[in-house]
Amino acid sequence: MNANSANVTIRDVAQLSSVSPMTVSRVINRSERVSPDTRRRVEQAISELGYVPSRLARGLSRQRTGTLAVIVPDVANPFFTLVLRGAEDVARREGFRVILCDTRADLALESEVIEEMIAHRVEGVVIAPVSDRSKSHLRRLTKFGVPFVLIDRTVPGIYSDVVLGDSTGGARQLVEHLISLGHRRIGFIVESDDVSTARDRQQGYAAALEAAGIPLDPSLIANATVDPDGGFNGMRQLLDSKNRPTAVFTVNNLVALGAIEAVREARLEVPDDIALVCFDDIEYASRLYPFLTVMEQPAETFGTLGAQLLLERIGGRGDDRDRTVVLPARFVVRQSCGASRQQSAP
Amino acid sequence: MNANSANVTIRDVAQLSSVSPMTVSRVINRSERVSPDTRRRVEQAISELGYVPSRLARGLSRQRTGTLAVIVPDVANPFFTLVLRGAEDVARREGFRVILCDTRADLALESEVIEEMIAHRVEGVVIAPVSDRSKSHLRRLTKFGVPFVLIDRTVPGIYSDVVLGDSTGGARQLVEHLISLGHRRIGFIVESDDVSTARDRQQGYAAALEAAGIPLDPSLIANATVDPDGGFNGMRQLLDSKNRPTAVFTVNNLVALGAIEAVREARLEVPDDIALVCFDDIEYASRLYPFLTVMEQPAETFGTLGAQLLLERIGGRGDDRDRTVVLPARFVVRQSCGASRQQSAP
DNA sequence: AATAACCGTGGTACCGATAACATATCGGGA
DNA sequence: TCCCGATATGTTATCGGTACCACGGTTATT
Repeated sequence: MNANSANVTIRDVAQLSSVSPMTVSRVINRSERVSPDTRRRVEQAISELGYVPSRLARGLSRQRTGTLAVIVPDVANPFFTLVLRGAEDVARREGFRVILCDTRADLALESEVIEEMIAHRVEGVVIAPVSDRSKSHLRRLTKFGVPFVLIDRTVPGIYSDVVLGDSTGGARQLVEHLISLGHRRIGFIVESDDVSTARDRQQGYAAALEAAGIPLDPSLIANATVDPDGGFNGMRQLLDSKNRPTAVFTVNNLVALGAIEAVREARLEVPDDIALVCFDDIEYASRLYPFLTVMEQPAETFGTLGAQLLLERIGGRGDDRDRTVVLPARFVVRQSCGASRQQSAP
Repeated sequence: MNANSANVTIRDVAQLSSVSPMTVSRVINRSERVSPDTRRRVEQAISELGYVPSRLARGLSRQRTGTLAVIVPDVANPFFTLVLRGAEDVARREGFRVILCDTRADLALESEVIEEMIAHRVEGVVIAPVSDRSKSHLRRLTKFGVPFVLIDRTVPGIYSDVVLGDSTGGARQLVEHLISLGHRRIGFIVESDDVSTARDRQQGYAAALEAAGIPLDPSLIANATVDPDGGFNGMRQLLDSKNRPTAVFTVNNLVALGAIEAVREARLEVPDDIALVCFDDIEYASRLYPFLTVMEQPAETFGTLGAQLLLERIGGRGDDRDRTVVLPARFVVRQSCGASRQQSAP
């Protein structure tokens, strides 16, 4: 009670319990070699003074901080929110704390953030990199001996543990579904191709078309930022093209939302005029209104697995080889693809 | 390039540039009193060695870490995600980093997390406390001289800066709206009353009823956890009661989602059989399907303001008095309340 | 010309913990 | 009885910075 416990140090505790700081340290760290009696006295002093050991000092002395960084391009994107939560959960269980960094998909900010994490001497990093150009930042981590795990995206030239979704296969399946519904002119709204996930999905898209003998028409591919605005603009571009698609595959859910708005603005309807499919579910939206046909990825598992791989490496338990984990997506057919019309009501 | 920069210290830089560590420190911290020539030499050495100063050491020595904690009951709740992002943003601009903590609405975990943040010597905390019983945890912060700002919820007996929504007024407005639509039996699904926000909303609910001369019927108030499951159970309870409500007000959006599912399961419909209103919008869901009538709160502003108040206090610029900021909510009428039927189509 | 004021820089101690080694104490075996 | 080893505890140096004060050399002041 009473006073301010802010500046209580291990020496104060030592003094009060008439032992050396070293013994107090032993008690704190549960190391053996402390007599029950002494231990009791020290614990008494600790609680009396309200002593909380400084992690700064401990980190400096031990040369380990017990801290991880999780770096994502957008915390507000439900996918990354879940990744974060998964990683945080695993980290906590293993006695690590997590510093969150949101790069806003900005390379310069990402670079800055990584420098900061190095300065903080985090013991590892779980990162969904902004793009291929994140390579130099990641190299910095390597140079400082900070292990990291890539989430959701690979970076050419960077070798590390990776947790990915099956972008190529998932994309292919989505597009094949559209083809099976009779679509031949299928648009694709995607971010710039310096993001591996975008490339992979584009590859799946192309593969599905090729397998069906449909020539790939570049005018059906629109580039966009990965947010609703991007989706809106991308869809508008596709709708304006003279050879308008009858179905569109968007690189993720947020893009799909904007795309739908563009369709509505053009006084058209999904799925009747434009069928739509995308990656990633929007949990809460789908609960309220199960509309989007999606490839649902186990977002939280991306985080838990990523943290697990990372912690193994930190603990020296990691395999020497880099590990790549590919998590399967789940195909969820709802209304936006137009399939429900054909399946009709029960 | 080449080797590992992990262990480069200020002394290494000093040696390479033939100055004392102190001078290097001066260069790093942009303090004046360094000749241009020396500065250049030191900077050269820094980049040559790839030196990144340790924040641990600096924090220990300076007795300030440049770190804040943001503690929320559920990162995956879009409201708190935005709070977090707002706080992170402001903190970064001011040169602070943020440690995120998710308490999962668990008091014990919250306590643990706060101890950890004290151990980390964070300079301040932005927290949406679990409940009134968070009081003892917050007292710990006070005892350690760590300033904090409460977000979204007050805690009786705790005096600090607070950023709140207008729960009472918002609730009253929502319920009055339902009343104006002709409803007299209005249910309320709410969490336990040891959360100030829940109390305030209940008070607004009661006030609206009283103003309309409608007696408050306790059987119309259902208690629930703040998530879709809670909403589901709560709504089921209300539907099963012999005097079923014709409209329901839920304490937030996630609860509303579950409530809607319960209505559907009972083969009823919103808003025809049960009108529904709640606090907090679900951004992405509403974009796809603007259905819920809500009191939309400026979540990100909760975070930015909270961080600002906190940083002011840390910087000693804070007003001596505790400040309470109440942010107005925006009433968004959509379909779930049933008003659109009456307003008819244009 | 003597003194003051300032500038750039270095020396030393310290922030709060811990690693590594040293020492005191005690019981037991030769 | 004496020495050995185990056990409990203390001492010292160190982690990587920075605060504080001191010092030699200029330049300004009178």
